[in-house]
Amino acid sequence: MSTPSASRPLDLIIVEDQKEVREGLRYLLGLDPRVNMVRTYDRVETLLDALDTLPTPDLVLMDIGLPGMSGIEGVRAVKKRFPSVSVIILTVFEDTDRILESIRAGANGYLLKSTKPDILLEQILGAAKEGSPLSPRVAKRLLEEIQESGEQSSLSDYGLTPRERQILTDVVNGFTYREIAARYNIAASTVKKHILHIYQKLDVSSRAEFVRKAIREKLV
Amino acid sequence: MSTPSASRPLDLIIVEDQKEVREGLRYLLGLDPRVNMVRTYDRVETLLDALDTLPTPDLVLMDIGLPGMSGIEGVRAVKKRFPSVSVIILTVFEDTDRILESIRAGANGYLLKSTKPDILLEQILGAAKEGSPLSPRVAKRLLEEIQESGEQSSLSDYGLTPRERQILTDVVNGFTYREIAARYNIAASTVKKHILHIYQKLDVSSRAEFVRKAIREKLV
DNA sequence: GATGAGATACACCATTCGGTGTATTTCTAA
DNA sequence: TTAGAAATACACCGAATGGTGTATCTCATC
Repeated sequence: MSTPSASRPLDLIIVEDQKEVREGLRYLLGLDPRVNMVRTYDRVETLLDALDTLPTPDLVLMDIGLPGMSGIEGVRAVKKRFPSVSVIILTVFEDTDRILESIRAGANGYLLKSTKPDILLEQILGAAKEGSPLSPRVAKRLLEEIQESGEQSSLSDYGLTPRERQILTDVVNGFTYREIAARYNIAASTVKKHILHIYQKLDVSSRAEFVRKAIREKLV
Repeated sequence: MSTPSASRPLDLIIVEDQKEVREGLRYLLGLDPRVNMVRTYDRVETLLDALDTLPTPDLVLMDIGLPGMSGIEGVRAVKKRFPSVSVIILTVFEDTDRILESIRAGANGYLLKSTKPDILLEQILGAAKEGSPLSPRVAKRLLEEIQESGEQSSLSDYGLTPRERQILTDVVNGFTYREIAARYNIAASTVKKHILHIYQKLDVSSRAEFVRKAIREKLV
């Protein structure tokens, strides 16, 4: 429960190497009554120096394509020393790799420069307080990523029999022939036979390959 | 490459059990010139029946808390038969579980009912065409999820030396003492020594446990 | 009733593995 | 300079593994 309408005006920082974009953003954001102060830098290194002495901002708008350190490295550096500062990426790039890397670096949002100014303003100032501003095209990439990661599970069944599946699980869990035999009250030689059959079906020839393959493609 | 300003007006469907909300949304959306037609249903089952006979819509706005089938099941059902239809969740729930389940079910967006009407309209009609509308608080949950999933990687470094890390990789890839020894031109006995050291550090005592643990927590 | 798949079981053998001990060299840090 | 970590190497032993062959028994399906 916060008090959105009565919150303290924000101190912002913009890191952007193109002067026109930088000044345009500063002007746009500076007009809004929710903003107290806007500082700008043209590269990450300068920002990091300044953070040592000047007051800590509430929010940093970070470009990715910068001379020297990239904005993604910038996110990592800023979040490491000031975890509570919101850092929002503002860039032209919308590839999944850069989006994911930015998020893993600790970014609190990811906006595209193609966003219309009024929506951009609302996203930055409105969304940042309670959530993470994301451009819809960026969000789309994330949803696709999440959907794909959940799918790859049941791809290959191989021709394993129920008994073989049981034993496969035990092998992955580190049991030996004898131990598995004891679990099912069968002879160790039988367990061995089963495992050799599984090896043929999975096309492997050692415990290590077996465990790796079993874990990498689903079961267990 | 689309023609956003000249695109065909959209046919929408709203699935929402509360009459006031349903009619409010219908009114709000119906006013916009980008909308051609709005149909409403109070439960998923009715929608599914209607989809068999009536024209396929462009976009479905789906509540989650519904009598009978939940909206998440509704997403699954609709996307299964009409994969190209955009289905956007509109709900009061903002827990990570429901958000992720909705996305895995195939949802193309996830908006909260607390969204201000003008922004809601813009998200639905503006964002849905080229991206996935997500409320900032929902996006925040997703970012946290992605950050966490990437973190558990480097959590445990164990005290492995560079050489041990090399050999660890080879073992996971199924090589034997001899093969690894050949790769680095060292004696098999040395490789064995290294592996036994790694066993102690990882607290395992067999190839199977070793590979499993190595894969489960990071490296390789 | 025959055929085949699945599960069971035993034998044999070479290789690999797990565990322990000892020892040398090099390099870094105290 | 000295102590310790890292990497190297060899020996020995019992246990586990991989590979192959053979042989029942059951059950379902043809």
